[in-house]
Formats: sequence, C-alpha cells, structure tokens
Amino acid sequence: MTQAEFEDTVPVSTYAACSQCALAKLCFPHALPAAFETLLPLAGEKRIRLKHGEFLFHARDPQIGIYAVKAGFLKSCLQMPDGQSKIVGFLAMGDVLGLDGLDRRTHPNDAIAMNSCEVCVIPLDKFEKLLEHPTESVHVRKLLAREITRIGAHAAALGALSAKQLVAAFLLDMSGRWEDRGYSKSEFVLFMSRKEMGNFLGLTFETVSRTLSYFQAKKWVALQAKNVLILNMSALQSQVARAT
Amino acid sequence: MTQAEFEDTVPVSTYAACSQCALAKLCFPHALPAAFETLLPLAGEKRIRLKHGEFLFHARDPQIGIYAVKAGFLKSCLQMPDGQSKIVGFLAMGDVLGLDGLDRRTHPNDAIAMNSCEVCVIPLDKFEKLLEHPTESVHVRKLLAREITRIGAHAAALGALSAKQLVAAFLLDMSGRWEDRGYSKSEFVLFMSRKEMGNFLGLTFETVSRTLSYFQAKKWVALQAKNVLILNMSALQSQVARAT
DNA sequence: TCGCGCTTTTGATCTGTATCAAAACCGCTT
DNA sequence: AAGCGGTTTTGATACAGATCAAAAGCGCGA
Repeated sequence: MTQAEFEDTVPVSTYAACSQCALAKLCFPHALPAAFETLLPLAGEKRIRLKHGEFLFHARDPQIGIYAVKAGFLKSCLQMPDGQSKIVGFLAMGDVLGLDGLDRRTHPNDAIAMNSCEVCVIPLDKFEKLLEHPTESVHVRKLLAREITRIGAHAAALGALSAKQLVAAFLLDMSGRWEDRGYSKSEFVLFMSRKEMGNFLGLTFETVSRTLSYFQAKKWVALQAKNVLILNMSALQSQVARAT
Repeated sequence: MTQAEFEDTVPVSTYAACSQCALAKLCFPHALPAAFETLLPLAGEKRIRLKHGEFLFHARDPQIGIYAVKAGFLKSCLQMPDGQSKIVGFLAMGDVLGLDGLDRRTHPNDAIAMNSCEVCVIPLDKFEKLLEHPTESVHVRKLLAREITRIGAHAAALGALSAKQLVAAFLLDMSGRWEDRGYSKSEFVLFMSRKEMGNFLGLTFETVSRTLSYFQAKKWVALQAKNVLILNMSALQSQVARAT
C-alpha cells in the first residue's frame, strides 16, 4: 500500500505539530525543548482518525511512517501460522507504534483500532530527519529497547504463570499504565473485551471471566462490566508471585 | 558492578578488531567497508571467555557495553516475580546481546554461558562512537527492531500453540538458525538440555521428551541425545500449522 | 574401567484450563 | 421501551500437559 492509497482508505486531517501536543512528553519528550524547534514541524503534523475495527496498518504492509497514539486504544496483532490472530500488545495514548517495522521496512503485525482513535503520523522521511539529531536517536533506541523488555516480560509470563497469576499481573499492568498517564491506579476502565484479554494472555475468555469472578469473590477487586476498582492491590501482587 | 570489577570476575583478553573477524558480517556488517576503517578499531577489541554456567552479566547490572557472541552458546534469562528463572532467548555466534539495556542502562535479564564461550565486548562509550555513523545507527535500530519481532513471535507462540506445535516450531527455528550460519539445516546439534528447551517453550522437560519421541516415532526426525536429523521438514511445518 | 550423578525416557495419575452448553446481561437500534 | 446480537457469567465435562515415579542412558572424574 502506498502513502496515497493509504490516505485514501482512512480519514486524514492536518493539525498542529508536536509542540502543541500535550502528549509529546510521552512519545517524543526530547523534541520539546526550545533548542529543537527546527525539528518540531517535522513530526506529528498529520493525524489519522480510525473507528472501531479499522486497521492503522496490516501485517506485511510496507512501513510508511511511525505512529503515536493521540487518543483511543489500539491492539497489535500477530498472524499465527495456523491462521488465528494473537494480540501481542495494547496501545494507548502516548504509545508509539510501528518501530518494529524498521528492520524490514514492513510491519510484522496488524494495528487495529479498538474504538475511535486519533493517531499522529510521522512519515518515514521525516522520522529519519528527526533521527539526525542525537537526542532523538537515543530516544528512539530507548523506545525500541523498552519494547523488547516489555515483550520479553510478557513472553516469560505466558510461559511461566498460571491463569490467576496472569490475570492478576494484567490488572496490575493496566493499573500502572493508567497511573503513568496521570489517572487513578485503583479505578479504571478496561478498554478490551474478556475475549481480547484472553487472547492476549493465552487463555480462553471463560477462564478470564472465572478468574475475575474469583478475585471479586475474594474482595480484591470490584467489577462492573469493564469498570475495575482495585480493593486490594497487594493481594493481587502476591497472587502474581504465588502459583496456582 | 563496575567495568573493573567485571574484568576481575571473568577472564578478559585482547584480540584483533572486528575487521579481522569472520563473524562481523553477522553482528556489524556495515562496519566492514573500507570507508569505515576509522571506526573498526573502536569495536570488538576485547573478548571475554566464559565457561559453562558463568554469567556474562546479571539482571540489574549496570550496562557496561554491548556484546557479540564469537563462539559458544548463551541463554538470556528473566527472573520471574515468583522466583523461577525463564529463558527468553538462546544466543549463538554472531548474535548481539545487551541492546535491550539501552533503555535504562541496566540489563533486564541474565546472560549465562551454556558452554565455553567467547564474547566480543564493545564498551558503551565506543558503542556510542560507532552510533555517530548513520549506517551503524541504522543497523543498531534494525537489530533492535528484529529482536522485537523475534520475541513478539515467541510470545504469540507461547500463548497460542500446543506442545507439539511449539516443539516442531522450535526445531524448525533451530534449523533455520544453523542454515543462516552456513551449516546444514537438516542435521545439527541442540546445544541445550531438554529442561532448557522446556523452560524456553513453557513446557516441562517430560513433555518435550515425549513430543520429540512422538516426532521420532512418526519418522519426522531421528534423534540421538542432542543430535538432530530432520527427516521430514514439511511434516514439521504442517505440524506447526495444525492444532493438538 | 568403574561408579556416581545428572539427563532423558517412559509410564501412571492428577489437575488446571479448554471445551461445550445455556442462561443472564448489556448496549444499540428501532 | 422492546427486541436483538454480541458479551459475560456460570455450570458440566473432557483433555492436554503437569506431576509423581522409576528405570535406562550417558558423561566424566577417579
């Protein structure tokens, strides 16, 4: 898919650059200082709006740019050899997508909107301009390294933890991500279905549902549909460290 | 651990730079062309020898440099919250280690020698010099992106595949890695124990052993201890795509 | 060469999670 | 507000893989 075709398939609009974006401190924090003002117009000048279920990009698509989530939630999905699709990550505002395409200039995964999303686009040529500045170059390497660490921990968890441990760890992870963004760490909304949680955790949605019910029965969390209220954070933490 | 303490704990010796290393085309291929000769002395001038079970670095150690495997095999292990240690990757000659420490300047994992190893060290300051050259900078980003893709695929596999699929995929992966290094893709030696395979794949060693016996009974592979002879590559491939 | 400890294989049984099934619940559209 | 499709919960059962157990194989040092 070319850039033109791409712009044809999704609504694109032009906005202010990162300098005016409250989220810039999350995706490209170093681009903010006054000294870099010449770089600012290079990045984030376009945004893409997506509706629930729309693809930001497909696996195997040539990489057109790097993306930063401005609003909404997306999932990153890998196509398995046996046909099914596995969720390998959930993306929220401030998260950067598409960096893993830098190896082969092709995305290894699908990026799919889970609700109404707004995503900043940094076209590849402008991204490369950005990288000429050492500070940005270091930052991009950090983002890449962080992603390796994150997925590595996820892989280890999938291979080592029980359903209860996985679900507890997931709730704590979500809690931390909301906290990072300045929201409550004990009261938040899960933006994915039980099925998507299960897919991500390598469990069936029934097991996820049962496990959440179990935590609720233990009074560790209070649940209402996708609303989560964490009542006993440390109980969840020790559940992660315990087996079964 | 400081560089000095580090050198105190493991035998270190000085050798020729990458320019004379037959493996340079695997780790830092772009450093080879004549135009970059000024950069060559910066990299790979030190090597570390490790014996079976010795640590190249521990999780949480401050990052001292980037490493490239010259000979031997290592494993990268993550410490789980419940105490156990999970293998998240196996490293062989030409593989680069330690890049994921670039985020926090601290290694997120242990790197442990599985036999007698020789590892090239690129101290961090020299690595940064190397990065000043755009070609190397691009290459490092590619290595990082490739690692994200690799671990992502591994995580997806752990969450989605059955024991038979996992073991078949593992054999094919090993086969491919030997082929990449110019060896036979159908006859090779597994450099890890069944226990380590199981740890990596999220299975018990008994299940790994049973599954290998099953493949052998099917005449898809011939096994003798750690020696593998693949007799029916496509059967293994379709096993990966099939369930159960 | 022998013997000791560790790894691997194979068997028997158990269990956590998947699967199958159905009812309750929710968000949307009309 | 009623109806409808998809999601979530809960129950009953099945099974893949874990666990427990024991024998066989192998590498290595004395």
